[in-house]
Amino acid sequence: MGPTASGKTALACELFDSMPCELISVDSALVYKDMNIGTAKPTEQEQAQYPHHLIDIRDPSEPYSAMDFRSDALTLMKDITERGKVPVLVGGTMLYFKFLLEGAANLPVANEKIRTQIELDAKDKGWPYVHEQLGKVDPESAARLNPNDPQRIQRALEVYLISGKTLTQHWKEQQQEPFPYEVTQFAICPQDRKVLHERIERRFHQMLEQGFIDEVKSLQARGDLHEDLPAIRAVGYRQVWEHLNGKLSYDEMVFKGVVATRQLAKRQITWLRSWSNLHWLNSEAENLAQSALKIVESGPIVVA
RNA sequence: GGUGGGGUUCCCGAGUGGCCAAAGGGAUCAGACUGUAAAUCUGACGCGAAAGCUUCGCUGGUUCGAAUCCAGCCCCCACCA
Repeated sequence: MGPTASGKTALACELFDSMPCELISVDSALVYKDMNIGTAKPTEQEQAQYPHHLIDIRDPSEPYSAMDFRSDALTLMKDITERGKVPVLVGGTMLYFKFLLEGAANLPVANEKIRTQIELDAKDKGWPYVHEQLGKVDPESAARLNPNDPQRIQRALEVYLISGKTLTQHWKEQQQEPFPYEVTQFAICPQDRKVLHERIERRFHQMLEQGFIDEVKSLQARGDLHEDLPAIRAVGYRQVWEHLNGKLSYDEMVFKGVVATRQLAKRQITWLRSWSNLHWLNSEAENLAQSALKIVESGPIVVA
């Protein structure tokens, strides 16, 4: 695990070379096909040498969810283990890791129709109004949520409208399942934030040189994608999309793209800081794979 | 050289005598996160624990009181020459 641009992929590939394992990507953007440059996806050659599971498994028009990830990853981990190998999970989508390890309540899946309905309501009367409506059916969720948090209010209301049961109720009924594997967890990150910021900026410019804009252009040319899709809201893609629409100048796009990436990294680090049983590795250190393996050999951590 | 406009806290930018440590936005920092998570949201943001202290190009002045008024100086921009 680690923030964007910290060197996760490189470390994973080194591990692949030094132990019998298979790599599983834990990344909400790498799941999308035709989104390569802007997601810093391992190249075709890299993937030929270092195959990753859960890359290119969705079209950008098809949303993927944390729960999809959980079930995909559990299936893969089972298969890989049966093959006598170790599943190595690499990525920066911390909610996916959390869902995998801790599970989640048995909630209804997202429903486009209901979401659209709620959105129309919000457009008409504002999110604070929708928040009030939520308060009438699920006061506990409403109290927990900020009246300006569209996404969570929408989700909480959606859960109630679909299942007739409140989110709060679902949580109460949630069963704690033990995670069926022993895990050793690593966080990789440069020690100095400035270093991470430099890496992010450098990489964003590299992406542009590699044809990032053309990549987004061809996504746009399909005609069926729009900026509310999770894929198109990804860091970088959103800004280039807006640039191509004339909403951002080139310079604005670059600035905002870099800023969005830094902010993403910051959020990822916030997750990591309170993550338990974590071994920290410095991105800039030598022989990272060896240090990691040493820790693994000294005994896995059992996640309760 | 002349005329006009302008210099505000990291950046952009409001503020034209007291209600101003100074609107708003951005950046940054910190945090939250249960099927959108590369998403979404919250807080802090001159210094100080506080009393309080130091800021609005510089210097001086007017005033009980100045970012705001006056004088001089420095710098930037536009036009004229």
